[in-house]
Amino acid sequence: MRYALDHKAQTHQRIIKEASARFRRDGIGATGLQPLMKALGLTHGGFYAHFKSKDDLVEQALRFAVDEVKEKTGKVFAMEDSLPGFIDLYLSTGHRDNPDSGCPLPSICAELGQRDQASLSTDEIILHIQSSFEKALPGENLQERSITLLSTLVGALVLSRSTQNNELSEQILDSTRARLKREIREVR
Amino acid sequence: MRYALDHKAQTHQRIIKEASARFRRDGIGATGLQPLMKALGLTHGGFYAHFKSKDDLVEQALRFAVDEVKEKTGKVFAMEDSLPGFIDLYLSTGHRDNPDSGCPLPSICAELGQRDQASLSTDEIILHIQSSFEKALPGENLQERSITLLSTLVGALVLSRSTQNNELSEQILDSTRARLKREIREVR
DNA sequence: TGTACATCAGTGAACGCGCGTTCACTGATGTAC
DNA sequence: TGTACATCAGTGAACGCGCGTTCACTGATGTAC
Repeated sequence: MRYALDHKAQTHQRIIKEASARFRRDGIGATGLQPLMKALGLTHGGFYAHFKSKDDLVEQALRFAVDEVKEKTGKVFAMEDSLPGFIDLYLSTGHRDNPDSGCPLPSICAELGQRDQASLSTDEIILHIQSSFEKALPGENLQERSITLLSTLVGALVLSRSTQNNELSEQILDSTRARLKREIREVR
Repeated sequence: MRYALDHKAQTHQRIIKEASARFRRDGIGATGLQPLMKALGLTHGGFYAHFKSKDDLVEQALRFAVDEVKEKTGKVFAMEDSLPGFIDLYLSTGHRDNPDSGCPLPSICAELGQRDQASLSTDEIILHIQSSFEKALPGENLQERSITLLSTLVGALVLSRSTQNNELSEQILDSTRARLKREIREVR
């Protein structure tokens, strides 16, 4: 064999990884397959040896992003008193400025809704994060509060990314972070 | 004159109005100028007699959407005890299912961030809604709480629109609505 | 009053471009005999 | 051992299409003389 046994599988994974980053950074519609393949040192013709269509790649890249986030959050929630840490991480400037490796919900949700290609992966990540919150939250009304917490995090990140006014952006992150943590402290 | 004196100005407005609906419904990138003009019974060539470029239209259509929302919210906030009503309206299935006439933040923010064309209009609407909240909220820590409230509303709407699972979608709206109103009630 | 000209909102063909997708091909390797 | 063939990941030209944008034109009207 000219290639290692798992060579094709590796290329497949490389495409998925790069795509999942680009979809989150630039959006799905704005991500071209030609530039994507070129960035990996490949030609675009080979794409269809790996995927049925762009939509197929979207599905798999989303799955990848979701699994990545699940793994990351899994580590955070394995710790005691993990919620404030998670909030700090989610509403950090690092997360704001690096959507390509971050949560796909703020970067892709709106576009997925408009594409009527709403993937099962987004449902999965919503339910996953929500259930992590339910376990980590103190107090009552857990479903209400976990869904609201997720909404708040997603909304704050979307808003903080939407403005070029850095002061406003930081203010959104800071205020939301402070408010959420105050709320947890007070309930406990 | 072949046309009424304000004919061109009217056409200009018609284009802006239709565009602002399409941008919110389909996204900016997915909205073509050709179909847009055709929908108004015009040919696409005339577009550049009205706008310098698509980006110019985006700017003006956003301005239009923001003014529209400001006017609507202005009416709601003119009433006593307006906050629960506003929350019900914002997190209604009507708002979820009609992005074309709704708040531009959940529909366009993510894309604007990715386009690095973040318009001043979004800053304006963020600050506008936030200040309405500050006036309408009871209790303390008003800045924190008003920004968090806006984030929550935007996030919940984005998430509720992103899933095709209707049960989950309703649950997001219902839970968030219930939680936010409970919070206001308890603080008062 | 009648003719020539100016105005100007809108027309529609054409531009180059990048998109997603297809497909005949390449060329390095392993296998058969 | 040497030659013919099969495999198959990747190549790159080509497809039709819709995009944003340009531009010479149309044709109904008002104005000048």
